[in-house]
Amino acid sequence: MKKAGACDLKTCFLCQFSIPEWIAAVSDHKQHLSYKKNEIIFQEGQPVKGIFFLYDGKVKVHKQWGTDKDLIVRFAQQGDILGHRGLGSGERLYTVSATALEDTTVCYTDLTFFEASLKVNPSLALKLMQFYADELQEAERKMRNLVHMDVKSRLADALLEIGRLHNDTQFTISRQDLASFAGTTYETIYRNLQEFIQEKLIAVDGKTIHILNEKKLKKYSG
Amino acid sequence: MKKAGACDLKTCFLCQFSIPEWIAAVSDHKQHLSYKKNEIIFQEGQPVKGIFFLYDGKVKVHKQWGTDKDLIVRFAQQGDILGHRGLGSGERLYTVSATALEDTTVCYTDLTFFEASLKVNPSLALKLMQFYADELQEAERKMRNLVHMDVKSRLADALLEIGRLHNDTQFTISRQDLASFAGTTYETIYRNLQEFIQEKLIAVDGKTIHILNEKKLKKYSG
DNA sequence: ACAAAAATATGATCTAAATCATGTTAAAAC
DNA sequence: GTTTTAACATGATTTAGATCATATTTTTGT
Repeated sequence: MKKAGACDLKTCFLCQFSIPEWIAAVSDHKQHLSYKKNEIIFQEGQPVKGIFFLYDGKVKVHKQWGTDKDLIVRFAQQGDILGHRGLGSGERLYTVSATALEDTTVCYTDLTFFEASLKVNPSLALKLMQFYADELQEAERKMRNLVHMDVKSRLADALLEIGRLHNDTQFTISRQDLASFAGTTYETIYRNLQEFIQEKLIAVDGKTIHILNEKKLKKYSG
Repeated sequence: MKKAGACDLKTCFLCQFSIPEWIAAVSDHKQHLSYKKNEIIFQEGQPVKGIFFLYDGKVKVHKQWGTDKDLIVRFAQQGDILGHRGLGSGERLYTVSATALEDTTVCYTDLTFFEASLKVNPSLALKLMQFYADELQEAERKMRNLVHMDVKSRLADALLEIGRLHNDTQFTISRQDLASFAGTTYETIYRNLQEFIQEKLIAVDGKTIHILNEKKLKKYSG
């Protein structure tokens, strides 16, 4: 992590939903930081010092299990907020880790200032609430999928979601991360990707996956 | 469902975090309703008309899958809010169902009034936000458990959580619901309960489960 | 540029847990 | 108060997907 130039005070969640009078305060308090690919932004269990807003790049938000197992709960990109799970009523510890998937710049504000911002800007709190509601819905949908759908369906769902995120039918992701996102192992992902390739629903070139038949993938995802 | 007497304007989430000046408006808009055991309060897919606050009784919040499969995402009890997942940015449809597990009374307010309440009472919005943050953390913890822990561990976790909820080492729940909560099938729950009984971690009397050895259950739950 | 570490590829094996099957009991509903 | 329906009990069978094993390729750190 290293400090980077100042931000435009327009792009991030915090600036977008704060009243104009507050922006000066934001400008004083926020820091622009940059992370290199694979750098850890924060880690599960660490005390929450602040909140991050993603300016550029892609980040995986994940929960670790032991040393070698992982579950990716979300991919974050431009405009997204990171670290907000720490705002619950319990201890102020990050409940997830965030790792840069590519070179990334974020804007950072300490927790105290962010909480003041929430009090000063009711519409910020309201927006954040809505964002939580969306994430909660999604998390519960995923829970149901984990319990009731087989791996192939979950992989189809994961591919479609990542495509939607990138706003493209083509994207790059490691098999390992795909496994962690679909809630399974590398080997199982490997085999199911083979099947999708055979069925011509996707094409694979190195780490780049092309979605060829969205309709059929949707059928798999239920 | 039938209408019941007026509420005390003190107990529920809405009254507790609204400014005193707003309580009169709340009194005008809220309705007290009662549901019998097994009655459906609202169902996944239906349009969200309003928000519920649980006064008395217990409710399961669940997502259905096909006709006979189910996943319980949460048990709600006195003071809890229901239906708030509908506040996300998407379509206003309930993303879960809520079913009374015993005779239950709730206080109900239509969505428009609740949204006005959020705007008028910033601390209500803040509290709700915090509540979402907690639920999101919990949902993601459960997701990780579903992926990385075996059924026995998840059952231990479920039993401990239900005990915590009831604030007792003894509670009543159907095996079916236990299965839906732990993300598995009735048969598997049955066998694992047998094992816990053999190991003297729990005792079972009909549908009542006694937790005998919380410490060891915690060890299982990781 | 090169060594060390990750990630990938792919087959063989194992196992936890789902499914199936069938009988019993308990709880709603008419 | 009896019929219908749902929940419980328990063994036998199947299977999806995890784990293991090993070789190759790609990244990344120095």
